[in-house]
Amino acid sequence: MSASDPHTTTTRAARTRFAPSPTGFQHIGGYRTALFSWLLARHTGGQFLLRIEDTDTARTVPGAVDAVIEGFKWLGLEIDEGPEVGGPFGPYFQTQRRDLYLIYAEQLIAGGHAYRCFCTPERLQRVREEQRARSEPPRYDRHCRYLTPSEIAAQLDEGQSYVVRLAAPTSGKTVVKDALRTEIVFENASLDDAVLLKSNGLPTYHLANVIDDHLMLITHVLRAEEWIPSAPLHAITYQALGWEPPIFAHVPDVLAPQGGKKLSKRFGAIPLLEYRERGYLPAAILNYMALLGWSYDDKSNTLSREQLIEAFDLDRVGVAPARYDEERLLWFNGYYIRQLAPEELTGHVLPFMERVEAEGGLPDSVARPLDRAYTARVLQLEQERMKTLADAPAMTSFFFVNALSYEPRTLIAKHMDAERTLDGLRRSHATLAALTGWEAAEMEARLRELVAELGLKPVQLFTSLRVAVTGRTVSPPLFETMETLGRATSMARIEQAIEALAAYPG
RNA sequence: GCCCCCAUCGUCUAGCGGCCUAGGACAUCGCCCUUUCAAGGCGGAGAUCACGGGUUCGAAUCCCGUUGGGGGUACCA
Repeated sequence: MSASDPHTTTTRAARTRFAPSPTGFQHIGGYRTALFSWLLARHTGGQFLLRIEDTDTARTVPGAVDAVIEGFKWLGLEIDEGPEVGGPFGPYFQTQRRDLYLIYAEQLIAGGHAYRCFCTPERLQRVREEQRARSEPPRYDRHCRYLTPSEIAAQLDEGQSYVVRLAAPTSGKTVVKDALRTEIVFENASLDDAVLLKSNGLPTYHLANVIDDHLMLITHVLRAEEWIPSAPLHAITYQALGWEPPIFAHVPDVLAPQGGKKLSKRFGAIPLLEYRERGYLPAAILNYMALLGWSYDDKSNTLSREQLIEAFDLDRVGVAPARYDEERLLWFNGYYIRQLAPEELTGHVLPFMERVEAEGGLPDSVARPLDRAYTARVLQLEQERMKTLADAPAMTSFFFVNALSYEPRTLIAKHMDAERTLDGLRRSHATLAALTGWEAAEMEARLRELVAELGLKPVQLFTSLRVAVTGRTVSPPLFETMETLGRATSMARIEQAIEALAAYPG
């Protein structure tokens, strides 16, 4: 072993990796596993790598790699080694490492740990069907495992294509160590001679994964629990190659909101980057994901990126599947929106406001670009009401449009009638018109005096004014709203309300 | 079918033999604050710790079984 072998050093720094196959988008489930890996690396002062497992060329989707990388960037999870940034153990695309796999496949064959299999797909299928008919577990019948050297030579001479299979032990037990649970014991008699190298010369996951994790000095393999059944195959391969296996941690699934099924592309999941479009903050996603299967203690709920790095520990990762809960994610998002400094808030929300109306932006009648200072004031009024950044346009449109559209009837508050409402609005208008300044506190003081004078409750008059000024029954605090809206607009809208209501009963 | 994993409030979870008449968070309900809605504060309801056996003076915590759920069973990952 070389001096740089992680197993011979005393460093505790973990080298972890996320190794997706570029066959589609990655969702919360995949990134949650990646986040755990990243946190482990950061917590221990190690490295986090991205490796693309593109050995199934038929299923490879163009653009998938870029999307994965973009997701990491958005979340703020730096990749130390990988496709875009490179690194000393590249290339980081498995299709570019095929010669490497060939070498080790030959080595395994030479050592008697693997063998060439010339069986046709048709024969394999027939064997499986027969096994199923006899209700035996379907697996390779090891036909080619015991071919004589001359038989093999003959097949090779004929130019028969072949795969390389693992010669799995047929008796005894294989123990898989998992950092999250007790040792998992497999009867070797139930193992299959899995394909290591396909007939096109590319490796399967079972071979590529073992070789790359070893060559890239990976110390901890965090992967989905769906890999547990094939883990003994990997353990055997490490042993056959004379390598020390990394520490495995099979993390639990993330379940879809409905039903007990795993969250997946076709069942409940959306691409991670879709959350960005929908107005989620990376901090919220990070915090939420971290708590899906991991916990710090019995109290902590909101944890920053730095706190997560500081606190993360494999020992506190659970084993039971966790269900994806949108409500909880929304709460985290609202929480992190509330934590934003005014300038950050504006910067985050502005793009959502300026999108075209059809994509959820402000009405197209509103001129872009928006006035940043004005928008900033508006957003501060709505900040604590937003669940997502995308909520902003609909919430604040009345601050930007010219004409309001509402039912005059809504101007009339509970226990009020049209006549008294009209009177209240006219008196309010006069009161406001007499003001020299236009500050919320001043308006509130004068209008409260008016409320007393009219013998009304605050809600009876303020509801009317709210609808008059915003067109809605729900809005930020009335006086701040009017102050932000400005004198001219506010007064004009109250005048319009008076007109509308005067014409209403008839 | 066979192999494997899992099992605490609706949800995410704390709990690693006595501190548990099971704690926190989301959601939910009520009250307070209050010009509406939020936010915030306070409080309530909500889990016979899946079930059945053990081990132990003592079990949500350890062991076995049952049931339920999930995963795997490809020249996909």
